[in-house]
Amino acid sequence: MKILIVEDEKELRDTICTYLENEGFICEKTAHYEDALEKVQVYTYDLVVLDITLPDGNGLNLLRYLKNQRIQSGVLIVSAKDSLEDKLTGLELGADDYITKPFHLAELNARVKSIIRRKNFDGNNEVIFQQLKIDISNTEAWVNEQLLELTRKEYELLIYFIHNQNRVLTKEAIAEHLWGDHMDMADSFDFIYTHIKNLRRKIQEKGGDNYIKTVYGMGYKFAAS
Amino acid sequence: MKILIVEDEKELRDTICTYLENEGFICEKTAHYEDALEKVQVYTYDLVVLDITLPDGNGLNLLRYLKNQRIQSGVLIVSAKDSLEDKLTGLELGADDYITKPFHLAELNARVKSIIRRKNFDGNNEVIFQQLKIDISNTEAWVNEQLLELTRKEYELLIYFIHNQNRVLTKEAIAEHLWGDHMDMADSFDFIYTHIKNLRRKIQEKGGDNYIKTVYGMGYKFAAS
DNA sequence: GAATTAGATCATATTTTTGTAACAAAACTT
DNA sequence: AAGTTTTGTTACAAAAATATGATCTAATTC
Repeated sequence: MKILIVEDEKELRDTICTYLENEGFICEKTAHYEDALEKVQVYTYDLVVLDITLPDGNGLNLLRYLKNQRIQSGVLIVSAKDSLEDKLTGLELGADDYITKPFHLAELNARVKSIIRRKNFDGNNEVIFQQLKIDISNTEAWVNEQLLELTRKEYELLIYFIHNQNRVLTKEAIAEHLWGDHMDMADSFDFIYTHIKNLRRKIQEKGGDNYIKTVYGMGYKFAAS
Repeated sequence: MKILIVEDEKELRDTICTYLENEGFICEKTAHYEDALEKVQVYTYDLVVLDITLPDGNGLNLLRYLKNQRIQSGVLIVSAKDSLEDKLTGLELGADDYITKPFHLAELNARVKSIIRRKNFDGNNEVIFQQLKIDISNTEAWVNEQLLELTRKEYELLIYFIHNQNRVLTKEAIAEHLWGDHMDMADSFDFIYTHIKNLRRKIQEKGGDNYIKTVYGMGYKFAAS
């Protein structure tokens, strides 16, 4: 699960980031509206933690952009003002939840998890792709009615593929999505090779096809055989 | 993808170049305004990384030239000054993005990719030419609804042709565009012959026409039969 | 704190792409 | 038509990318 934190107060930004990373999320952060806008265009986030008052723009505009572009990320608005007006505007625009500063990290965490849970339950919590069935609310994957015992990285990799069927995903994009900016790319993609290999093996062990196609020189594409 | 780096500080220029080449781009670099002006007249770049302050001129003039000539290259402006004025001028003139020194290479990289993606997504990310369909965002080419399994060089060659329909491309220009200065030309064009042949074969295998016409003594022209 | 597991790293194999060279065919020249 | 140059074809070698299996480390569980 990948989260973008948009918050201009450095200390708060870093605290939130560290906290959520300890919870197992992959986080990226920025202080600027323009930067956030760029990031949501380029990458896919499961959730955006969004401060309204930013030095170079209004967070609500980012929310508008997300909704206009039909980008599926959840949005948790953070605001200093307890203005009822702002709150209403935010929720009307389609934010998933609203929290007022100051707040306890535990509460932020609870709301983040609640949004993600809600989004997953949203109507269909099962995704089916050929022989594969993914039960998102239980973070479980099945092949031919047999449970796959996937590790967290493997599961996230599979979800990322499922969400991007028939599209070529570069190794850079995959690394970015599963590990965030942190990892020093360029040096090696060994970790990707290894996880791809293990995921393929586990799927095929249960009689599944090899849905993960290698696109030489680019990356991988998840598609029916 | 071919990038021209216009930057007068040698160290920075070389660092950027090496970094982007590792990302798979073909790069050329220069420190001088006049030299850059010459290059954009002669060659086709997908992107120009452009420093504003150059020893023999202002980078913004190069930007003006590109826009006046309707040259399609993307432009990423690099500037030491964080002057709002410069930034506005640059963006008003039609630059795609702006980055202020000092910066992290990763950020430069993100912006470069973002520009290229935006340009490709621009309305239509599919290019159609007769029986050929090219899905630029997936770097895939199709003939009569059948996927062509092209290698990277073959794909780049095809894209170069598609972007220069009905124009005679000399072997020198092709070599220049696909391999940059690096390759020792003059000795032989065997590698071009080979790639042309393989690309023709793959297109024709799927029932496509031979769009790549040989222009004896000159090079090749991509055109309908 | 020992045992287990996930995840990263490394060395090594395998596969795919790319470049080269030698030769054949075709196109121009005279 | 013979000779010259350019282009096409093929097979192969070099290089690059990917896959695999083993090992190591850090985290988690018991």
